[in-house]
Order: sequence, then C-alpha cells, then structure tokens
Amino acid sequence: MNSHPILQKSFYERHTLEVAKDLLGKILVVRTNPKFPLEHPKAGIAAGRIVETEAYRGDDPASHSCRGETPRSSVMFGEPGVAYVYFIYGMYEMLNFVTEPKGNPGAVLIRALEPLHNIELMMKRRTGAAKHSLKNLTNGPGRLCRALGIQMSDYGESLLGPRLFVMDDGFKPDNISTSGRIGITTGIEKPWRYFITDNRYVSKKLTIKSKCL
DNA sequence: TTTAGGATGAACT
DNA sequence: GTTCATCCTAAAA
Repeated sequence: MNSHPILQKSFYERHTLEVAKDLLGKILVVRTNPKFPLEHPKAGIAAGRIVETEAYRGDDPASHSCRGETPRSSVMFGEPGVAYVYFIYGMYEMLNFVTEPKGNPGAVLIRALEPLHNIELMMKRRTGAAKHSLKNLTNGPGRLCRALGIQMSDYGESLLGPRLFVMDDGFKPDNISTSGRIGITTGIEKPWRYFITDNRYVSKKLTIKSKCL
C-alpha cells in the first residue's frame, strides 16, 4: 500500500478549484505514531478515499482568509501542502488542505471519506450510536477528523508526511458532481462543493433545499 | 422518514 | 453578545 505515489507540493500549489476536484478519489493516510514504519502495527495507520471536498479561495467571503491574515488563518497564507485545522461549534475539528502559491490564501475542506484501512481503529475513536456504523464513520468533516484522530495539534502539519500524506492509487471517479457549499450563509450560490456522484459515503444528499426563513 | 434543539468554545462585532 | 465550513439524539409524522 505504500507503493503508490504521494501527492507532492506542486499538486497543492495550483488553483483551489482544481485541487478540490482532483483530490476526489485520492487516499488520505494518517499515521498515529510517525516513529514507526508504515507497516508496523504500532504506526496506527488509518486511511480513507476522499469522496467529497469544498473549495475556499482567498477572495471568497465564506473563507476564513477573506478578512486578511489572523492567527487562526495564517497558515492559509503560507506554503501549500500543509494542513489547516480549526475548531468549531465547541466540539469539532475541521481538516483543510492549504492550496495556491505562498502569499495567496486558499484551502480545500475535506468533507467525507470512504473508509479503507484500519476501520476498527476508526470506529474505536467514534462514540455514540453511530459507533458501529460504517456508513456514518467518516461521512462529514467533523466525523472524519474524529475517526482519523485529527486534532488542533495538526495545524500546519505537512501533507507530504510522515504523519499525514495523500496517495494516488490510480483510481478515477466515474462521475463528479458539484453543488453549493454546505453550512455557510454567504456565497452559497457558488458551485464549489465537489463529490463523487452516487457515492455512498458523501455527507449529504443532493437535495437542494433552500432554507427560507 | 424527517426535523428541531442542544452541546460547547474560539473568533468576532 | 452573536456567530460558526457540525453532529447527535429524541420526537414527530
């Protein structure tokens, strides 16, 4: 499984919309303990295929970078190919990949994975009634961070390893769909959410319900 | 099956 | 004090 090529910095150093689309089908790998080799049991490898992403560009009102550099958003203004992790709703971490050349803020939110490797470990990290549900294991940005053990300490962590990396095993999605992004109030008309069509592990169905108040 | 409300804390006005 | 790139549970239909 470590024979597949790892996505390099040049992959992330591109337009955010391109990166968000091209990440679909790739495999995200998290090594709980980077001191041990990949195949070592104590390495604590967990992995899943990326099936849903959202793009957040620097000039986008919905992006955390839109009002300039702050302590929270600063990593988005730096080198591409690192993790931007933030804490929200008092409970959940969100995992983003920093994109675009240095000085040009941008990030891709990882919204859903298809569980592939070490499902037992991922389930152990989840709690509640969904603890034993494969379908609900990683089908949401907060859920997948829980399952993979992503925390605020991963802020700024490199996506080129040894703890976090993304592999290309040659899998190509049959079809890719787009929609408005979820959970935001500005820029909802932009079709900057990407997901693999009909994939079982996408976080929400394509029901376009405009919550009118 | 869908929906409403609560949890819980950092950033922002 | 309000917002927020969410999730879980319980109750309604």
